Amino acid sequence: MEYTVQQLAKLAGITGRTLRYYDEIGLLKPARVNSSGYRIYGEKEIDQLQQILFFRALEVDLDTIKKIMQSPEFDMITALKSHREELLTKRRQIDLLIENVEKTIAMKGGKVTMSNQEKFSGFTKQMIEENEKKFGKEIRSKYGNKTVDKSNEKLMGMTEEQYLVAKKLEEQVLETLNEAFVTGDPASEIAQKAADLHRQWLSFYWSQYTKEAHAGVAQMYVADERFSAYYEREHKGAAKFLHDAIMIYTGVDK
Amino acid sequence: MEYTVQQLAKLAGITGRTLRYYDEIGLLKPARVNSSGYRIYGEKEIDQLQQILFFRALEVDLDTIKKIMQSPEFDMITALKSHREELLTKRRQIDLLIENVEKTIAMKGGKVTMSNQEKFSGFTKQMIEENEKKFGKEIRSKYGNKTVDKSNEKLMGMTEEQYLVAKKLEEQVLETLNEAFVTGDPASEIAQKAADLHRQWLSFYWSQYTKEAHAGVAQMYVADERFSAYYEREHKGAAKFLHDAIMIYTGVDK
DNA sequence: ATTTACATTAACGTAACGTAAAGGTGTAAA
DNA sequence: TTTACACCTTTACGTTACGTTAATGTAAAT
Repeated sequence: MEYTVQQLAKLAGITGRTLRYYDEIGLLKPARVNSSGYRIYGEKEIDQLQQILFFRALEVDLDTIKKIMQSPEFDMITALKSHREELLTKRRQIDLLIENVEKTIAMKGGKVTMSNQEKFSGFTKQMIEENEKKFGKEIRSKYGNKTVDKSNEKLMGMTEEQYLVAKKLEEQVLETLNEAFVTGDPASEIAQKAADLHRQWLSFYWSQYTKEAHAGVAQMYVADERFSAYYEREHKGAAKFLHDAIMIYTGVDK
Repeated sequence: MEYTVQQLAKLAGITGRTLRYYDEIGLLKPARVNSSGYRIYGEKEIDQLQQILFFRALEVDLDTIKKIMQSPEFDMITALKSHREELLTKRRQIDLLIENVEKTIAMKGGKVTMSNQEKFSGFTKQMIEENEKKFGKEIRSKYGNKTVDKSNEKLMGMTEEQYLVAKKLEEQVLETLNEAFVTGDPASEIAQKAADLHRQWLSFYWSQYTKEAHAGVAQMYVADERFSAYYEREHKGAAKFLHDAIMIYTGVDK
């Protein structure tokens, strides 16, 4: 049995364009070309196409498929295994994305019914995320990927116990901050203690502490009202105060 | 503080090209352009860029980001929700892809020029695979994806040492089975020990042990001659014997 | 004979940049 | 002051796997 482009296309559930493209890139050539220039495919080509579509379904790129098809068993297994790794990585990424999207939805949507606690915890993760964006690359090049990954693992995989400790620290930051605020001096000992507690707390979410990043977070506290609101429940201006204290603490001016 | 393209790019961990592109498509315009045509960005642009990168990390396409940024709260939630749906669909697809890739790996693994050892290891994978097919779905819903992934990772990512231990267990299963076979009683202590060793061995490949799965494997030993052949090298009927022992061991009747 | 359905090649469009190429600008060292 | 060198600019083609016209030829059905 012989097939023309459309026939084979219909058979395989693809378009004619795809077949012409595969011909063009030398992935699947027709058995012959008739006198009118029509591409004619035979049984052998059907089998090949099936193989191609199989790999394509696995999201293997056409170039790789070509190589695989041209020399079968040419380390197909290794190729598939690494492809599998890619897929697993991809899924982990998607899992993270879903988590983040849901987090964002929750923050945007459930404005009312969320406790400040929960809100902040959500913000924290977002904050870490954005910090990662800002400083991630630097740190990656400085300390290697492992450090950063570990940090992310830490963030995402905190145990219940760790989480409780972090929450405790969070409270202490707030307490100390409020206590320090009344002194009015961000360089005061108690204010610096607040900054230090804040560093400890941050380190819980971010294993690779840097002054710059810490200062960056502080910047966000004044810039972003979602954060400032959290710190200013007791005293208006507390977020700015914490910011100033952290700036002194880190010694980062700018 | 003002930044030129490279400076901001470095800060944000992207390339200058990206910033120029964002300018080109009107996603992020510089604060101003100096007399030499240099793009100059300010603090406000940094914040905007952070927002952009946040959405980009969520794999939202730039066009959508643009719309979101241009009219904040423009049904951001709905947009995010549908984006979440997309992600979920994508994950399901990837799950299927992974499943198929693994199936293919397993099938290709048990092919031609392999030693018996290697063959068996190939069969093992296929077996695990088929188990996964049979019980995977249940387990996924019961224990979530993470458990199953861990199991697969375990299977594919065993260390050399682990592999040796597994091989040792494999031998012991065979030894004990042969020893038990002569008693003729699959309920005997030694036969049950064989079943237990088999469970241990299986657990090496499958971190989430369940009686049902174990029984399923046993079923395969009698149904599939590739497996039975392995166990019956010494005694004919040994595969059936192991099957019976495992059935008693697991308490799964049927 | 005409319509319909199919075939062909050529060529532009897609998304989000990467990567030259060709040339201007800023600044620090020789 | 010259020179080196890093950085800036715009222009424009390359990337993937086709989709989508466009312009035109061919086979089959009415």
